[in-house]
Amino acid sequence: MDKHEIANVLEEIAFLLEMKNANPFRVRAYRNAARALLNTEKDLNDLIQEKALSNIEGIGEDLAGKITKLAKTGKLAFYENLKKSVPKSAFELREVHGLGAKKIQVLQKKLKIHSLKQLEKACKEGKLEKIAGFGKKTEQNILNALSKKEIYSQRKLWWEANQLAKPIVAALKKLSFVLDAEVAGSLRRCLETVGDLDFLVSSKEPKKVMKWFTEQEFVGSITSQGETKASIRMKGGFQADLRVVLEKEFGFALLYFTGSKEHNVKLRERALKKGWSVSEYGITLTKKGAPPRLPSSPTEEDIYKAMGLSYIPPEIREDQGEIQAAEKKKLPHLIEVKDIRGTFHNHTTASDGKNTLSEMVDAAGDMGWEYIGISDHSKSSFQANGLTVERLEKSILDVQKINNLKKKPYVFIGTECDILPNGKLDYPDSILKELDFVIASVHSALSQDEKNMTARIIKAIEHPLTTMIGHLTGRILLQRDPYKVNISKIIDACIANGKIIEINGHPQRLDMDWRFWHGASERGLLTCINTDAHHVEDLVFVETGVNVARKGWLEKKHVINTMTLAQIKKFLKK
DNA sequence: GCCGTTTTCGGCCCGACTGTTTTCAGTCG
Repeated sequence: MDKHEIANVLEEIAFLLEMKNANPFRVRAYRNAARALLNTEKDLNDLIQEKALSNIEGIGEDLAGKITKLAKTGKLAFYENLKKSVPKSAFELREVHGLGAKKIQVLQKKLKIHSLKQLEKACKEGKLEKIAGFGKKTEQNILNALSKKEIYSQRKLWWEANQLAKPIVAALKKLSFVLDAEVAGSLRRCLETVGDLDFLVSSKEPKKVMKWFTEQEFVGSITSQGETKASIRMKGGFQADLRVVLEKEFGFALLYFTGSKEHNVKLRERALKKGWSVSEYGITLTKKGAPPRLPSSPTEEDIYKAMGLSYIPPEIREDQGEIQAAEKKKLPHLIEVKDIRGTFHNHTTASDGKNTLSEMVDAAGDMGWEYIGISDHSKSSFQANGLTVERLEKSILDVQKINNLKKKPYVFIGTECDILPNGKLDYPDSILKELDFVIASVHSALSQDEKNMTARIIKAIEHPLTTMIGHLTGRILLQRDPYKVNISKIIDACIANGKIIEINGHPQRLDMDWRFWHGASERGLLTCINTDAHHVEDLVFVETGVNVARKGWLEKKHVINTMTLAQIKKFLKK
């Protein structure tokens, strides 16, 4: 089993233990371990070989053993037995919003409900309301959740969620009775996909804010509404939550609702040691001691400072060592969009782009870039109208003509060259030599096993004319899983050969994943933030690319397209 | 089940809302 499969098993065990009314902290330990496993950038097999699993925070001796067993054999007796002791239907029923372990147990035992169909029938027949702890409302809510289950389980790409949220925050800020408004949650942390929108508002008149929010055009239905909190489903089914707090609470609430949950837990544990109990409203003292020194309406920065930490940007609040780094004043100075001077992975109408070379170059100029790289597909990518050698030669001449005009931006000519199933590049060296750069990417035979895929890509990395690897895992977020590849080995090969792995900033890709970058950059890997633009409008995806870099703790020095034109020319030549 | 500058035992972040209760459990985030 691989990391993801094992994390799934650990998650399932956590739920099964809940179903057996196990100690909730034991349940949490399994969930923590699952997350810790997913978030480590280290290769699972390496961790097992070096017996280093239990060095990961949240994984102790016991779980290290269970994980090892799962990785090696794909089986775990403890898990199999647990599964046998809980009716299978629990997993199906759990998908219904509002049903947790306790309610599911009652449904299974008292009503013998073992499928969503049976659940729906029982609700319609009014059987649930006769049970203690259930009622008419519960029945209605379950029926509602059942009818919209498909839509409700949707996540959205960060970019799409951000497009939804931006106008709402702007509108909130304009309201006379709103003092401040921000979006929080995973959107603010720039996670690759987002499950809901979290809006936070400070106001002296929460009732007015709640009223405004629940009456907006975008509201499909109201899930819950109290004095200071409302949950709604937007038209289309996406969930949005709103919280209203006082001005003096805003910093605490923003910190809290931005998360991540794990980051918050660590912060609160840390505060407790000083005798401070932190909530989304402020700090209360739990024992005799010095109260924190804070202004009356503290910002997030003030709160971190009071805890002896430097300000931690939202993107890296993922419990990946940021609190320890903030304590030692060793946080990275994260890269920003304005540091980018050009990108390299861009397509034109020569292959499958929607805009011509000159349109793309002009658009890059409008972005304020000093340079742009053109990298149309290579000949084997038929589906993408890949260029034959002759057509690529023409592109080289076209670019020369533009550069001869001595206008900005400067144009680099390259290729997004297929890595063929045998690891060879899709063009002969004679034409690759003519180019300024070569992005090598996999577009075919995606189902190769990990060993072959890894060897295939490493072969491309070792090719002397390769500059960088494009969209390393080929994933399409929310659509297609990454192909199997040993990322750790790829990173090592790139470092050994002085090659780059791109950050593909296209909102659907965001590949290589942010979780690998902190470790990889410490080992010496560089990146290039690209947009994979097929249209002039795609160039803005440099923002999503920078999000990935920031989440991966990257600084300007780790990103080659922050170099000046003179520097990057020299770099590419080398 | 994990973890340790009070602890190898005994803690483990904290609160809103709902629906069912008549003071609170369950669920969610």
